Amino acid sequence: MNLFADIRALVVSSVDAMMASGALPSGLDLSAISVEPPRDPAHGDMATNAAMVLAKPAGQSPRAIADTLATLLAADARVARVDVAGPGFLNLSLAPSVWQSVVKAALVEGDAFGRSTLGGGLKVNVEFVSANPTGPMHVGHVRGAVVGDALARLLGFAGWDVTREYYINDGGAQVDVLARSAYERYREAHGLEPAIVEGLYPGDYLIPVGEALKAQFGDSLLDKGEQFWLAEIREIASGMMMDEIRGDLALLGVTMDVYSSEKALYGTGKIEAAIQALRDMDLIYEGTLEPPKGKTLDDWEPRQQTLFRSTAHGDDVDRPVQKSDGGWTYFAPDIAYHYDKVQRGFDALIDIFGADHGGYVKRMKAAVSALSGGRVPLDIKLVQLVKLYKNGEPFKMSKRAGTFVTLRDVVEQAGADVTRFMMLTRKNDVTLDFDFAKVLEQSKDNPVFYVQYANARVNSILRKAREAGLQVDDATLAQADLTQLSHPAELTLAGKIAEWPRLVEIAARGNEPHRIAFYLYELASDFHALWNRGNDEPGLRFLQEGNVATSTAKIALARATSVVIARALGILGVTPAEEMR
RNA sequence: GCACCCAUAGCUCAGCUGGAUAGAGCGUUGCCCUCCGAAGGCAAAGGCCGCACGUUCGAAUCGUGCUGGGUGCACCA
Repeated sequence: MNLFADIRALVVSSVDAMMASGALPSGLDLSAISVEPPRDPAHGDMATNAAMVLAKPAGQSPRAIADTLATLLAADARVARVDVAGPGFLNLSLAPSVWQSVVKAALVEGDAFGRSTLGGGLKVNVEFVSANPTGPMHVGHVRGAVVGDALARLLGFAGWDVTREYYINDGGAQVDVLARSAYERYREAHGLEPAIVEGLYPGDYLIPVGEALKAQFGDSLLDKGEQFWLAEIREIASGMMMDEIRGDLALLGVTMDVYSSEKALYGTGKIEAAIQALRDMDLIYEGTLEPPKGKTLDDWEPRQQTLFRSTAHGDDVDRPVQKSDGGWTYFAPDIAYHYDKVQRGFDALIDIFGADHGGYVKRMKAAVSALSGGRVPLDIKLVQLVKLYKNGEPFKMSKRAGTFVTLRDVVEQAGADVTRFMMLTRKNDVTLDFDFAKVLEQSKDNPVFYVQYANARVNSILRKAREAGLQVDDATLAQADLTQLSHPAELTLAGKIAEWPRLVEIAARGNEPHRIAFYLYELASDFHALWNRGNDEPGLRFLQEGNVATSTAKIALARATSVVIARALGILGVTPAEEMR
């Protein structure tokens, strides 16, 4: 159940009734009517702007509409009181039974509580990570991986048909560099001094690649020019790096549905077909770009190139798809790849990029807009930097790579659950500080701990209840006499649980998984507050000695809380803690 | 020079596609707890939402122009 949707439906049907009775002109647009929790709890449980948004089109004063609407709403059993306030807000106070029914719904629906059909089963493709297959994943990739994966889980829960996809950038020059670097390690495996010159990848993660090459080729490639081995080693080395990357992703609990290869686009005619599709729309032409203004380019010279008229779809300048030597630019296979996604029938595309790729957003959107005829929206989320600290000091170290912190380093030190949660405690477009000491701290400052602790406390309640001989399985709890829950602190917690289905939709609508993390903190906070009040007011404790009915009702509330916590953590990809150690 | 992102309490950050007196944590101040419902609790102070216009019943939110910070700007991905 989604309480906010239910109440909104009530408001809308009441307005319909007013239109039918002539109290309002018919045919009004009701889409702008919203029902949301007021900021100030003193304003009741829910507020609607219906009277205000209808005032102008109806040609009546908001207060007049509000007064009539208030009477209609007050007639519903769920509504305890209606107040008209301010410029025409309708503040609704709901009956305790409403909140009690939310607790029951969470217990009955369990994992499905909050699931939404917002996505309508539409196919959405979330492309993320897409790191070059030239080495292990580093900390810069972690956030993108977590954000993409959590977003995919969120959209799945909200009713989309989600595909997670990794685009392997294995077509460019950097894979040649990888092959040459691996070749030096191959020589090293034969006891020769590797010539890891400037520009090659120095990381020792390539040593096993060199050994694998030795095992496969023996000494047959030694002292041969690269024309004899480049293509083959490129293949083998990038394959091994992808295995490594898959392993890194698995450490974080991330799995992809589809891996697409850039290299695989070459020679299949797909790039040509994509460019031809654009050419058919008169969006491809031969031309010369102006030099960028205000930036000194010593070696700038005008070049005749094949250009994509991206300006026709919102870009600032047209973009080259072919180099002056006739080869494709990196942009051309990117276009073909996105064209491929459109042709595979996705209704929406999402790309998760690093913030340093901000310059590609407009051109990529232009390409998708053109190739899909404007039908397929492309949302690009730019993920900002993560700054690592340890006890407030900037942190740099890697056992394996020497120069950068690997994903493995982060997960080994902080754990996958903590890493994932912390990566989602900021909006994607804001830089994030990650302090290895603080994220493992057991205190209220640490949101991961705070949320996990709430869940652990619920489990502790259930354990003690069982020891006391109470039935606390979900089916029993769902049958509890929930009218026992009447204290404001209890209803506040139930109210927060009631927000969950709504929050899922808000987060999904904006592709904003971080909202889940913030919601979790609030939910845990309300739960801890109730727990703490039990210290001073024994009547608020979850276990009431000798009173099975009351205990069962209170335990039902606690259990409903943990149902939502577990579900929300699941969207973040975090395992709920049964107990704290 | 252009584009994109950011700017909210002393600090770190939320803020629901435009709602009411702008919130949380830390820090500060005061009171309480120290009977394991342990890994603290309650409360207070603290704001020109970077600045200026505009849009309207109503703006932290939308538009325009600035200021300051970040990122990126033709045959590299």
